[in-house]
Amino acid sequence: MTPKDPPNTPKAPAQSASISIATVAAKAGVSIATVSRVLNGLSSKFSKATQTKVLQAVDELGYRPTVAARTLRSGQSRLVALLASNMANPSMASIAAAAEVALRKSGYVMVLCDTHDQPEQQDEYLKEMGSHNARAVVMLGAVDSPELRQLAKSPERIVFVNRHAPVPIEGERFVGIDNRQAVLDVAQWMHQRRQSPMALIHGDVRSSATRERVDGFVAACKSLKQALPRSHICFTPGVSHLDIGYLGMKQLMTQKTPPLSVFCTSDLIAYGAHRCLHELHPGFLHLITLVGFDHSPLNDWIAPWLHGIRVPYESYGEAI
Amino acid sequence: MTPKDPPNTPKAPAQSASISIATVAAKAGVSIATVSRVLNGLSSKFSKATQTKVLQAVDELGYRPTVAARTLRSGQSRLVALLASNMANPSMASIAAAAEVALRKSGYVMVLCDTHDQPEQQDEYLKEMGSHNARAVVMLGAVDSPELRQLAKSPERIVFVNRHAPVPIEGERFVGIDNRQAVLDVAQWMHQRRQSPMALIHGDVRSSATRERVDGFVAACKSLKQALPRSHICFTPGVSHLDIGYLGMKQLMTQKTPPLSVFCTSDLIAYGAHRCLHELHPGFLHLITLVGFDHSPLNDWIAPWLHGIRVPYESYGEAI
DNA sequence: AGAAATTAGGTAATCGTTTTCCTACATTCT
DNA sequence: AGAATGTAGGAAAACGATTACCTAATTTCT
Repeated sequence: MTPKDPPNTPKAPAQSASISIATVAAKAGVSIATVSRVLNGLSSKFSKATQTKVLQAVDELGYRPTVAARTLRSGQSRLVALLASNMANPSMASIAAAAEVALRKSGYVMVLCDTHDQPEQQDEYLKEMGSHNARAVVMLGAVDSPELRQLAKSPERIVFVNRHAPVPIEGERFVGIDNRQAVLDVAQWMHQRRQSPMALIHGDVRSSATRERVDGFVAACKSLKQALPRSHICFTPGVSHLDIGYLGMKQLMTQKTPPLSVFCTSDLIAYGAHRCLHELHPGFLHLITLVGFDHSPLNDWIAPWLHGIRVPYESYGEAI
Repeated sequence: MTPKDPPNTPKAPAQSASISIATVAAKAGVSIATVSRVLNGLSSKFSKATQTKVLQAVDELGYRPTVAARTLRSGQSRLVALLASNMANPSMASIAAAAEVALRKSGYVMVLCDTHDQPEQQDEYLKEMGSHNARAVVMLGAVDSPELRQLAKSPERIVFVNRHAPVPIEGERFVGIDNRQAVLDVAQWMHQRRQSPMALIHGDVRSSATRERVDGFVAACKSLKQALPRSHICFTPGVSHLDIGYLGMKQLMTQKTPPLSVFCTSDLIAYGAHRCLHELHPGFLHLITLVGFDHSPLNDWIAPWLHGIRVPYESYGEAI
């Protein structure tokens, strides 16, 4: 309005110079507030005509609201953090990918963090996300940590996937399959094929998912009257599931009666077991049935020998 | 100070009530500005004693600056976006993991986005990251798109990994191996083992990495006087590299003289080729040498049959 | 027709930082 | 001793959005 053009009136903004909501407002000939209202769909606060004007200005300028400002003012961001315990695991990667697609569809932005299953790193990330005003946190394999307990007080902002919360949380959001039912199916299938003796190689039982699978499998065997001697239940601490599988299988093969079918609580463990057979006992490769758990899509391609539970990770995204 | 305690004086802030820089300043008995200076290390602007006071207050309150406010004011965030063309590819996942670790070490936060090799999604993400004031963008397999060209004008904020920029950029930041040298090694290795005839299955040549590998391999064969007939160079469009490998191998096996060694421009293609042999020509499984490219750490475990170039993805993180 | 309610939109406060001034005081130089 | 130069730290203006509050103008109700 002032023809004197005080220095703060950017008449013709340089192409890529910051175009703020003020620029749009000026172009559309309305106030800043109105622009904001149109953009946020606060209806019955503006007329159709104004809306058109504003939207057109936005379009012409290619305006996008600055996330930082919006976040600062409203205290809410569209960031969702996904804390994965180990991205080297392809099944985690596929969950992450699925979650990313689903979240994006809902207008969120996913931040991926790898905690390497270490409480300190998990805490560091949780704090970081706190100061980012993250809308929610998806824990893909949580470990116990102080910050997690703190966050657990607002359970609606935290989702646990696959592995339950390490501390009891009332109102816990959980996404995952029924491990007990699944391993029951596995046990029955193995039982029917009469591939005794059976064995079990499992991972660290501090993970609730692993625990459920182990307990469930043992219980299922018992109810099926299927022998599963203590010596055929194997856990060797290793640096990765691959190692655990390799070492577990190696140990099983030292038994008097090596197993004919082996259930592994994860695909990676099964990979390890397979490698062990391949390298040390190639003759048994076709005799021993390996059963895994997860079934990443790659399996069909690179591990056709592997049987297993298919976990519908693709569908997790939606649920989250 | 005011004993009347007007409602805006949070005397004993409820545990998780927002503790801002003002809270810290009050507790330390200094001004907001000083706290900010101490936290940002603006030395010679405060005394040792003040520093101690402030840091202690920060520690006691467990204060963390609000990212949004900082970003808004300074126009810089610690966000780095990684746009990957396909997260289902394990080698991408391992690059992403490596990058995440390295960036975190430098105090950055990585945002992972999967563009599915589609220009529209890539653009959408690039815009999104623009409005997040992302410090930099790492393109792990870029495709051409309007927004990318726009961004290319400030080449210091964009890093290309593996695949070169689809448009020429002066001052391009690139991280990757020397594809031509690598495929030369491959060709020599195959040539020495005298596993003729040789063949090549490759992916979409719109990717600069693929193109370099294909061209390099063909050139290497020529210079080694190693026959590589046109009919043994295969590309079948497929939905994934796995498909491409499968279909490519299938086609090769219809030739009069099936190859004895096959170079695949990616591990996934090799997986596909392997499956094809496994399913359709099991007799050839041990006769044909497959050579891949990437060598994800999983290969040792699940694809011991695969030879190939190891790409040191772990070291990419640092470089980025 | 006058009161009440709704609609349309402007003004300005606010979010939590960083950063530019500015003011004292203490030190060093001539 | 007076001037010049640091040094330490406070007050307040940004940053770019959202939103509570307010004012007119219109519509609806009685």
